Amino acid sequence: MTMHDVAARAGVSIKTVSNVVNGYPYIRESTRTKVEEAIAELGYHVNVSARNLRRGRTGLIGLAVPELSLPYFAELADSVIRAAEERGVTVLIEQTGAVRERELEVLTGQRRMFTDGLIYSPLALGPEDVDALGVDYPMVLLGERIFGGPADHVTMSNVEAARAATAHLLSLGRRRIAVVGAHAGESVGSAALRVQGYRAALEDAGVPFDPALVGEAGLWHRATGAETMARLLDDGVEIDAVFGLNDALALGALHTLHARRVDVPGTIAVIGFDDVEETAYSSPTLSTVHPGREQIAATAVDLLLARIDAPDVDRPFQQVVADFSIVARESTLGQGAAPQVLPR
Amino acid sequence: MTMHDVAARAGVSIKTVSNVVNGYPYIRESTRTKVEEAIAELGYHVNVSARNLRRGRTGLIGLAVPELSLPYFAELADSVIRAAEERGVTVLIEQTGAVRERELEVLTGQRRMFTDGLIYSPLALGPEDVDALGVDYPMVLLGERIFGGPADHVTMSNVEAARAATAHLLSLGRRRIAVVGAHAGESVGSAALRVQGYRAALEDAGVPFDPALVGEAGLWHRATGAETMARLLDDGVEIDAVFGLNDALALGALHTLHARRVDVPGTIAVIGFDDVEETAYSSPTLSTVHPGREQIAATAVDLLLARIDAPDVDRPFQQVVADFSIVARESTLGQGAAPQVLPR
DNA sequence: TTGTACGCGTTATCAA
DNA sequence: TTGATAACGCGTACAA
Repeated sequence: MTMHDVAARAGVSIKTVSNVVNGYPYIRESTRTKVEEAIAELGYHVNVSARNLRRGRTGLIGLAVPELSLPYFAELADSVIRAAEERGVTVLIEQTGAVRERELEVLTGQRRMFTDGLIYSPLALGPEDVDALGVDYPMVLLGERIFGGPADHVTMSNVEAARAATAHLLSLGRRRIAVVGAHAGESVGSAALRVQGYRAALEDAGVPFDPALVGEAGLWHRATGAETMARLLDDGVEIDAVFGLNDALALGALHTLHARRVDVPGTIAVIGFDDVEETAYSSPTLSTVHPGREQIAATAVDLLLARIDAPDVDRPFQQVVADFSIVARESTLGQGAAPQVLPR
Repeated sequence: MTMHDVAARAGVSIKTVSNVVNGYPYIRESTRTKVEEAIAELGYHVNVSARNLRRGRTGLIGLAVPELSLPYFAELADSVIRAAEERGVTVLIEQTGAVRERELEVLTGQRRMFTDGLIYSPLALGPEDVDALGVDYPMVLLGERIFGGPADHVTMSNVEAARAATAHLLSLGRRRIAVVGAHAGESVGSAALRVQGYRAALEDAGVPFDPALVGEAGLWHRATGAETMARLLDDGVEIDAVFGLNDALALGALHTLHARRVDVPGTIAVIGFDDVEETAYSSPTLSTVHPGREQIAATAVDLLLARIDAPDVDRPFQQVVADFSIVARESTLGQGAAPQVLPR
């Protein structure tokens, strides 16, 4: 079942079939109809492999994320797929498990050949890996492991958003705000930037920074959030609020606080970061930072397609920072409070 | 940069390069080395489009799910990707949004041309759509919308698992067990089967079935679970337990119970279905059915690859039912209780 | 063990 | 407005 068959059936040349299929405008209406009928009768579909071979494109873009079982990345993938679909391309998802080796492998692996470009969200890479990012295909970076890398870059307002989240806790009168999820010794990366925003907010409010309030957590999962929260409580430091550097951590912290029968937000208020859907349904519902996921996805796809469509133009690498907002829910406002989006 | 270039560089024929690339065994060691060096020096990669065109295969399999932002499907996708990776194939995810029209479209759409087969998890299709499933490419069905369809089928033990979940609630002395998520007038589909299991368990225990306890919910999201729970409470029927037909519904129900300050499990015990990661961290942690997700994923990929590898053999269509277990957590055992996996 | 030559289904060029 | 024909890059008989 090829264009030949359709052409034979419609009594035209193969090229005419191709023209019809590709929406070439200068075709006599009667010819077009004939061809379309033949296509319908035969149930013909173009062979994508042949088209790709000829065009030198696949119509597929890659999306590399740590893992889909992390709700933030599942929701991000959802958004990227939708954005890509609107623009007529298909997304091929790769999971790296946030393992450095696998993150590097993604850049050169077999699957790259399937795709015209890559939206890449590394978690384990560090500044020492900047060179690896100098790939010869279109790529858009997500997140903030690497700055000034040789690629377009879409990122969140980590510092400002963290500052606003912390400011929200401060505005409620909290002064002993713990952080869950810090990465010691890291200077780039979401952890470092969000802690930086946290410290900036403390400074704004004239509240001294207390290192004892900073809880480390390598992986940003619920489990590590729960453990870190437990550790902070066991340490006996005074705490009246918690800033989870992402929602999974905050939800883990909530889990521990619940297990220990600590009143949230009565005794300890909690805020997260990401606004995954789950935060609107946890008990209590979780205040968090809404990072503009849809915007990030759409922008990333647009930047990538721009590179794909004009591979030779060397436009300077762009860096786009998405908008954010603070969504305050029960975990800071109190049980029964209606959620509210805070003005910036 | 093609095999020709590599061949020229290595001083061999293009065919020899092809042999090396494809691991053909009868190659002189020195030749292989020469070719490999040329490949490395030139940074050559095979052109997947050309290979696919020639082979008539893509090495890609499709996975159609409602949406990745539903944790169950995100986790399922994760498992399928891993299983596929172990077997050397790549997964292309499609989202249908659980919209019937889009679910049908997936079966015939452009993207089918990218893939060698499809793992298909429809949610909106009904028995009237069985015919649409008679596709001419390898397909494995997930879930239970359609039985006896013309395809391999991997499914959960819906009836038995629901029966066991209900039996667990009964064993705790609960007698007024509400259901959240029923679909009126449906006779196939997870909802119908799980309600059937629920009723079987009631019967086993000699507890009369009360239709007033059955709460409808079209979509199985947290939001609809929350609404349905609210409706049941507003109706004023006596309730001492809730069976959410999936975890999202149960978590939504938990949300409502928390909002109304109902003690769980003191006043009302809750159990869900799916064992998504979130259930281990909710407050209280949620008892649920562990449906053997990994097994489902691995089995589906195996069945699909078997069809792909031997397209002409017409093996009868298989139906595989995955194992399950009940994971009891705080929402039935009480706060602070350690999770336990119940024997069947 | 290696090379030659053809064809996979499309699209692009150019002529008609 | 349409058609003939040459690539696109690779894998596979078949020959050497």
